[in-house]
Amino acid sequence: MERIPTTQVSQHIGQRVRVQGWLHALRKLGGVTFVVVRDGWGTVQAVSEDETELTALSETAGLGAETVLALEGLVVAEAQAPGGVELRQLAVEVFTPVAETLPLPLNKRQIKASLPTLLDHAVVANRHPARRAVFRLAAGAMAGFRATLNGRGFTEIQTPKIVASATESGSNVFQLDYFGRPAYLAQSPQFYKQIMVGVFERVFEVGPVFRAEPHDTTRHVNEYVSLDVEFGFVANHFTVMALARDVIAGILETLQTGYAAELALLEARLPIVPAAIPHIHFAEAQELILQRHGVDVRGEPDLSPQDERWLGQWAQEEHGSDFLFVTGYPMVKRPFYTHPDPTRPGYSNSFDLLFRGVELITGGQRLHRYGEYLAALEQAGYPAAPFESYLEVFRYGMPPHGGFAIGLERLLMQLLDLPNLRLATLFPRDLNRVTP
RNA sequence: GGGCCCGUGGUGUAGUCGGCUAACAUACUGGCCUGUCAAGCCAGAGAUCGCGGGUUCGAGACCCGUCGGGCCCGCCA
Repeated sequence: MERIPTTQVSQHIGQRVRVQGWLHALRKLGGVTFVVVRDGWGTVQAVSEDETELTALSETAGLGAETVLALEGLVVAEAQAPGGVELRQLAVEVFTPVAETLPLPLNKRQIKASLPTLLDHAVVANRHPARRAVFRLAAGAMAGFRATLNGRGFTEIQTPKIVASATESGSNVFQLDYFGRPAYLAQSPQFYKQIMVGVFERVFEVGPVFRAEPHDTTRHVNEYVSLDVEFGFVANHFTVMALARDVIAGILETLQTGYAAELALLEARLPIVPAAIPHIHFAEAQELILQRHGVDVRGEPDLSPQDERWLGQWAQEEHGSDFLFVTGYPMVKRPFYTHPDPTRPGYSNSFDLLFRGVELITGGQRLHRYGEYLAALEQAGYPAAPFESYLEVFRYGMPPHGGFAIGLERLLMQLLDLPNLRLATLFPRDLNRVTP
């Protein structure tokens, strides 16, 4: 008999079906036994009042949770069953018996384990329905990202993660031994996505980025997924912000329509994306912090995490928005390719998008003329040589362009109100963790 | 890198003015139970309290060292 997913069992009432999966829970109540099977999509309950049906589960001593099996049975509508259906008149076939005690329980509503324990055993902990839902939503966010941009004439690209030049901004990079020469793990697809604007005009990429910063916080890891966008013929960073708004809205819409079960399981508070997300200039934001909180951060070149939380509060109270664009970050804190604000010296045509008080997106308008790049590199004190092929593209005509990058795990962390970014990462890589 | 904090059965915790035969929950094993769905009830097994040294009649607890981890800050397209 052909196997069906557990999520389709309810469409087969009155028929015998075969499901395959893991023994999620086995509840013996004396005369009646409940078997819950979990497969890659969901769970289904089976019930038996006849022990001989379940001999395959009892004949091997100590057969326990996570045993891999096939279960055939008659689909019956039953109001008392979770999901309204259950399997009866069972036949069990065991593929992979499991007798060992799990390192942490998977069949409770929530995993009760410390973060290190959870991550140490991520290979099994990620099977838990609540953990799994997080990563299904990650897939949904990537799908929504792609769908939104594909619908607007963008082309998906994959750029190299092994790169030759180390420095893009001040961020540290991981060095590799590349056949005896130094090479580096890409800290961003920035250069390549800009270059590809010359080819496709509108490009995006979903891929890993590597940061060798020894930071140790709840919202940083050393490898994460960056949802990158870059496109040509922008007026300024506001063109970029408008697209960023639509991309976020597209992602959330995809989650809402296609991932309702996961959102419900995790009790996600879906934000509403305003037609126009409120924005505030960096300098005004600092004034606002002084007025509202009496802390004078004027003159600081960047916003602190506390500043961002305050601004997030303000956006919520003043605009009823979970999102806030902060625009015009000082040039000194932005990478050399950032386009300056032509009307406000020292400030840039860049932005961050704060989501519930945490930086979610960084973006802006880039320089697009060769001469500007030479001047910017000199200003930043970088030699031009390592950037030679990057610079080449600007000698042969690049349009005004810009783009942004969304941190996938940041999006999930804020959307799901997770206390640590690592909980939105399948197998986190941080200061002291490279396994599993 | 700076500051603060934590290491106790598989897991999560209690025990911290030194008196422990190390407690509770959950997972696990066995028994009972005909509608469970975080099942329930009963019983059982499971911890030389991160490691090393010291103080003491006596250390899970106090002191020193060490290893591991967490949080905040910093650093960070």
